Amino acid sequence: MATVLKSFASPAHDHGRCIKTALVKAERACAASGKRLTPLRRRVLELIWNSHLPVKAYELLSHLAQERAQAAPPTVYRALEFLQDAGLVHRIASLNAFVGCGEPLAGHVSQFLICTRCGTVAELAEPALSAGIAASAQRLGFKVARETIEVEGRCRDCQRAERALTR
Amino acid sequence: MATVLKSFASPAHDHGRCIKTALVKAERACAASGKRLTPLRRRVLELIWNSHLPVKAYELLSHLAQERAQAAPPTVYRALEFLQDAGLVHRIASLNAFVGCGEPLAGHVSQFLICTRCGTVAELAEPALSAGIAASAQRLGFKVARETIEVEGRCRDCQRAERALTR
DNA sequence: CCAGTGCTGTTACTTAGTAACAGTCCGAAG
DNA sequence: CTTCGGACTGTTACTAAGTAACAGCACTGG
Repeated sequence: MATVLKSFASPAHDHGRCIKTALVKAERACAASGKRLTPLRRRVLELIWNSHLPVKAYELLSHLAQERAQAAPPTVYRALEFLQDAGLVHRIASLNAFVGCGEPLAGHVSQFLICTRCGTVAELAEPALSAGIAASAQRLGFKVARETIEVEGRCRDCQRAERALTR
Repeated sequence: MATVLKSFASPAHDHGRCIKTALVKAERACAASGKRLTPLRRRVLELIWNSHLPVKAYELLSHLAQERAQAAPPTVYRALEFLQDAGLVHRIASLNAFVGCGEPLAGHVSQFLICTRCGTVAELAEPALSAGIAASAQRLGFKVARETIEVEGRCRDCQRAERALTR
């Protein structure tokens, strides 16, 4: 099955490692495509990877502002734009927020499971879904350029936690 | 095939009729469920139905402000919230915009095709897509509550128009 | 040395969305 | 009839999201 679960991290996992590998992958991806991962961009990426939770632009901004006095909205948005173009972060439209992409080199679909209880976001990569959408669209003569799939619900852990409460 | 195309209106269609039937359906839907379609809410719905293009909240606001001096953001957002809850309009997250729902009584999925050339939005209702998503999610122990599918691309007419240009 | 390009700083704005409280209208219960 | 409560709208004032436009600066290629 082609499902690729990229996150839905357990609360206990070694997140320092997540961050490190994400940054290394990012360095490599940029090196490979001749893009410049400047200190600012790297730092923004790092801040995003601080958790598996989606991060708002203005949260990033207030973090940044503590480190460098000259942080203004364009500072953040430009970095975010770069990171998105480079495939290093995804924007979650339904949340106006951003998450790191665990597989920057893979082809980019945009399929997310969002737990509305704990807030964690997991990225899917289901070619079958994309194919289904493309097929439905084509029946109407519509040619797909970009798809956004954002599914809200409950992750396994939170379902368990809720069951435990009602017992 | 279960595809239900609810809009993608041709530029030439009789849109007055679209608006009228949408409002009639809305009246009925509200009457059936005991919800109150007040003049304000009705007017906002009408403004949204002025086209098949997604409408921004502040566009609505500026229209409203011309009619009633006392229009402020909450005026619009409250009406929009009601209309969404009543299933009469949909929010397109990737555009921060709103479109009318042609089938307010039907079960609500949220599947849209958005033409990035002409801006028109068409609503799909593909149970197969929803089922596919639910299945993928369940494999990861995720329980779906709400799905957002927003597909950008080119509608049939715009593809034709572009081919005509390059010739 | 110069021109061009890519990155960041800076100012100032538009658009999006919400919190909180104040009036009003209306129907139900006393 | 009165009063109570709930639903709707008005009003003020704010936070969050996102962008336009211009200025400086560093590096690179000619």
